[in-house]
Amino acid sequence: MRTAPILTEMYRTMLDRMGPSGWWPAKTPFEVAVGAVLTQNTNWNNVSRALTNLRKNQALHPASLRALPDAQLEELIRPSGYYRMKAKRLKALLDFLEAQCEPEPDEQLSGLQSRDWQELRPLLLSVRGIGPETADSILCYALGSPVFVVDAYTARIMHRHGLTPEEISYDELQALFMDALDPDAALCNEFHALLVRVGHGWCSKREPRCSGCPLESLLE
DNA sequence: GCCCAGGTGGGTA
DNA sequence: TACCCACATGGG
Repeated sequence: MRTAPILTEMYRTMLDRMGPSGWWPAKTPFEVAVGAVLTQNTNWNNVSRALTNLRKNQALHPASLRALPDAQLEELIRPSGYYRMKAKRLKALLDFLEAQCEPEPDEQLSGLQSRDWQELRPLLLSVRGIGPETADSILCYALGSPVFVVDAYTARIMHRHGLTPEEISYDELQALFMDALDPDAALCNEFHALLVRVGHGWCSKREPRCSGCPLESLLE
């Protein structure tokens, strides 16, 4: 199946109907990385509460986040769910950043910005609690790498359009997009952002009909 | 009360 | 490899 023209059409349709997304919703690359961990299997509304708590406590910087006692970090991110686990994952992320950035990481993640994403990706994946979606979100949205992020919405939208089986691996789905699209960071960024907005608005599990979806006309 | 949400890792066969 | 499960809060 030649999916490249279909994906291009999906992208044009979403962009025309919805306009650019201006993603990721964060002030700094470090905040993107923190949000990427917090949003694992979690509604963004809950993540937003946790990020607000961290911001109020000046903790959205690598050094200040590191300085938080575990119990306090857990309490601040509690609204995002899985808070004990995510506190550990955030500390593991800090361990990684501190090891990779000399002399120390800043909120711009300056120490990573010049690195090749193909070199960084396996390093990120080796961090406990950072899987493919979290790693790719950091690469794409914090570091501006031409990496397409796959998520539950991507899989659901593609399946409902009959383009992929319901059960498909992360790597297979990602390859489908990255083989079809130009290796363009802005395109990867916007395409995934649009899919999440469509997923959030129309293509949910609760609404199996997708009525009113900008992509409705592309079905069949 | 039940289902769902922008995953990930550990255990078992 | 292929399942199954724990992790947890807030909204519909």
